Amino acid sequence: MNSIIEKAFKFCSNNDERLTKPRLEVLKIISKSKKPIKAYEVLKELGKIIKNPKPPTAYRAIDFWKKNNFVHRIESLNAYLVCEANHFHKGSQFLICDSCGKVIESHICELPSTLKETTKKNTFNMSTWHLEINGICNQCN
Amino acid sequence: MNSIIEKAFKFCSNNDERLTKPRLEVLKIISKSKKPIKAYEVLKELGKIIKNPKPPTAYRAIDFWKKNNFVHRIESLNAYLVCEANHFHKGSQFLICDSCGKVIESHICELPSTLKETTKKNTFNMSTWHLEINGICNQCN
DNA sequence: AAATTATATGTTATATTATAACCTTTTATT
DNA sequence: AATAAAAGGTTATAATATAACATATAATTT
Repeated sequence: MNSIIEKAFKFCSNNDERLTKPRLEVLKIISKSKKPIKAYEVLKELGKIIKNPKPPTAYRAIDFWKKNNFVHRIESLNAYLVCEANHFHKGSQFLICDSCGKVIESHICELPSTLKETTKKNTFNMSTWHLEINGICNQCN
Repeated sequence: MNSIIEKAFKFCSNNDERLTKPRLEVLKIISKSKKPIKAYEVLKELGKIIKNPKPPTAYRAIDFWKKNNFVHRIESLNAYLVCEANHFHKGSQFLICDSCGKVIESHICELPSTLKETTKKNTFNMSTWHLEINGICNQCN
């Protein structure tokens, strides 16, 4: 069994969250995808398992996993991918290959001090951060 | 006259680009906005100047300025703001206030070395980067 | 166990964001 | 002036996301 699904079971039982059918199936679908997957693709896949699901079914499940840090959204792609980290992290960094579409998450977790400086200079009280880096991956170049 | 508009005039004359009415008006609209402005808000404002403009008119002008580095898109907000930098830069950093909605661009231009490290580790050939930091600005906290 | 409450899902409809396609106009080049 | 290139006008529709309300399921209280 996929480890992220195991983690999801544990997470839900530890945190009194319900691992319902739509939630489980949506997480499976996103975790199976080699690339970030779009909400309507999730919905289409979900349709193979659940009878005629509607957009809110997919979006609610995605939101649930996003809120609980199992899924990230790549903003520039309107697409979602699983997070392999074993903990909450308030920042994420993604390497997006413009050639093959694959996205790698770098688990750096802490925003570098040089970037923190600019938030300090602006006396800005940071809560989360999200970095998307575009380029060409090693498979493609 | 607003300096970004002056810059736009210069840029177009130096680069053989046409500063057409929709382009000029759209840039004025975005630059007047205190916060990132949405495409359909731009379109609505544009409607006060040009008779019954359609979405492609706004999107084309936005894309033109985006391509030429006069406008950035805040991905998590689907909204656009002017860039005050005097040069191209392949990376941008934004401080997004979740309370008042204002966005400050930090012109750091170079991605910190610690982040570059992770791209090197992945032998990833970076072209652009985009960092969005959420939190509370100094006006709001 | 039944009643109540809270949480999640099902469903319909619609809002929001963005682009394709095709035709006309304007500008630049021959 | 003729031609080509670039931009805009217009219609239609694609893609992404959520509001609102009814129903079902699970958890808690009585």
